[in-house]
Amino acid sequence: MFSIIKRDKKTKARLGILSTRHGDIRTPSYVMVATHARIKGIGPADISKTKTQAVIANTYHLWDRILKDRTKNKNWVHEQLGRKMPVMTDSGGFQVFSLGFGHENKVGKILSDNARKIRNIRRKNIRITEKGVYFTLDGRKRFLGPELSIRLQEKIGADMIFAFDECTSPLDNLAYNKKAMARTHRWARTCLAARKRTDQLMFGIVQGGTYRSLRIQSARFIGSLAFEGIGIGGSFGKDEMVKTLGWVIPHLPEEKPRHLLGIGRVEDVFHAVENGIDLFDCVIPTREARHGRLWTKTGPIDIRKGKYGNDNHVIEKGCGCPVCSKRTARGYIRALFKDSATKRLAGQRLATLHNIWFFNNLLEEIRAALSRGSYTAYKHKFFKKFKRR
RNA sequence: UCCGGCGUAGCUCAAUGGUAGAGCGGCUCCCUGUUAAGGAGAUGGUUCCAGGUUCGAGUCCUGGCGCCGGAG
Repeated sequence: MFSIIKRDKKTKARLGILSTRHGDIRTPSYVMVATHARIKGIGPADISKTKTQAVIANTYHLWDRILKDRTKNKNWVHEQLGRKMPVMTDSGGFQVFSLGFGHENKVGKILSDNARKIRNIRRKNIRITEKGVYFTLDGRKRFLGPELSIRLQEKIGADMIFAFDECTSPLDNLAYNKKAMARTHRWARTCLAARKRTDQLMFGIVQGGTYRSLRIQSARFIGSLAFEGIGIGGSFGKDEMVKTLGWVIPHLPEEKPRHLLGIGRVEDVFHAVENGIDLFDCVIPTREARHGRLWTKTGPIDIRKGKYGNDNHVIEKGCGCPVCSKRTARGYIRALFKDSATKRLAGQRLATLHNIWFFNNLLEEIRAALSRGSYTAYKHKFFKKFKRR
C-alpha cells in the first residue's frame, strides 16, 4: 500500500508512505544494501542507530542458505537480519550482468570512458535462454529463472520482492537490448503468475538500456502489469541516468512506488528524487565506508590519508551519527583502519555507521524539505557547501 | 681496548662483480540492484664517508664513522 502525501511544485518529487508487513517506509528513502541479509560492517543492533528504514538482500547470494532451511519461517530474512523491519530482495537479475559481463570485463554498471573501448561483449559465465539463466561460476553450474527466483524470494520472505529480469551491459547494442527487454517482459508475466504469497509487494523492472524507444516501451508495459511497484534497472553511460528517468517516469502509473535500482551517489539521490523516484538502493554508503571513504556535507574524505593521523576532530562537526555524537576522533578511526585486521574491522564498523547515517539523514532532510514545500531551496543550500572534490 | 656482525627508499629488508628491487608507509585517483573487508597509478636512492683494485663496485681491499652482540 503506497500513498502519496505531497508533490513538489517545481519538480516531479513526491513525499509518500509505503506500508509493508514490517512497517512503513517514509519516501523518498534510501534502501541500504544487505546482500547476505547482513549490512556488511555493522551488527544487527547497530542498524537501529542509523535511521535505516529498509534494506535489500539478494536472492542469488542467499540461494544456498535458503535451500538448506527447513523451518518454513515466513520471515526468514528478518530472522537472518536480526531486525523486524521492511526488507526487499533483489531477484538475481543483476547477477546476470555482474557475474557475467561485469565480472568477465571488470566493468561496472556505470560505464567509464575507458570501458567504452571494449569491443567483444563476452558473457563467459552466463548462458541466457528463454527459460532463464545458466550461471557457471567457481566450478558450479546453476540455473535461475523467473519461477525459481520467485519461489526463492517467497521462501526468503522479504516484504518487497523483484521480478526476475536481465540487466544488460552498458555496451550492448539496440538489437540486443530489444531482444533482452522482450524476454524480461515475458519473465515479468511469468513472475506474476508464479507468485503464491499475497503478503509480499512485487516490483516489476523496467529495462531497455540507453535507448529511448525501448525505455518508453518497457515503462508502459511493466506499468500496465499487476505489480505493486516499479523498479527501474539497467546500466547506464556516465550521464545517462537522468535522461533515462526522463523517458521512463512519465509512462509509469502515478500511484505505484518507484524504485531506482542500484543508484545512490549524492548527486544521483537529488536527481532521482526530483525525477519522481521514491526508493533507491546502493552499495556506496557501505562499500565506500569499508574502503575508508566517509561522507560529509562538504564532500567525502578518505580517512586513511596521513593528514588525519593526529586529527582529533569528529568526522563531521554537528553530525548526529552515533560515531560523531560520541566524539570519536578522525585520528582514532584512521588508526583503527591502519592497524591489525581486527582493529580495521572496528574502524570499518564506525565508518559504516557514519556513512549509513549520513545518507539516511540526507533523505530525512529531503523529506522535511518536501514537506515544507522548499525542496529546491534546500537543494541549492546543500550544494553550496557540498563539493564532490 | 680486542673480536665478530651490520650500515641500501620514510621503515623492514632484497640484489652469483654487470641497468639498485620488494613489502609496508606517505601521495593521487577510483568504487552505483556487493562473487569486492578493496582496486589502479605515480613518486621515492650521493647503496654511511674517503680512498683503492677492476672495463665495470651495493658487492672485493684499506682506513674512518655509526649501531648491535660477545670477550676483557
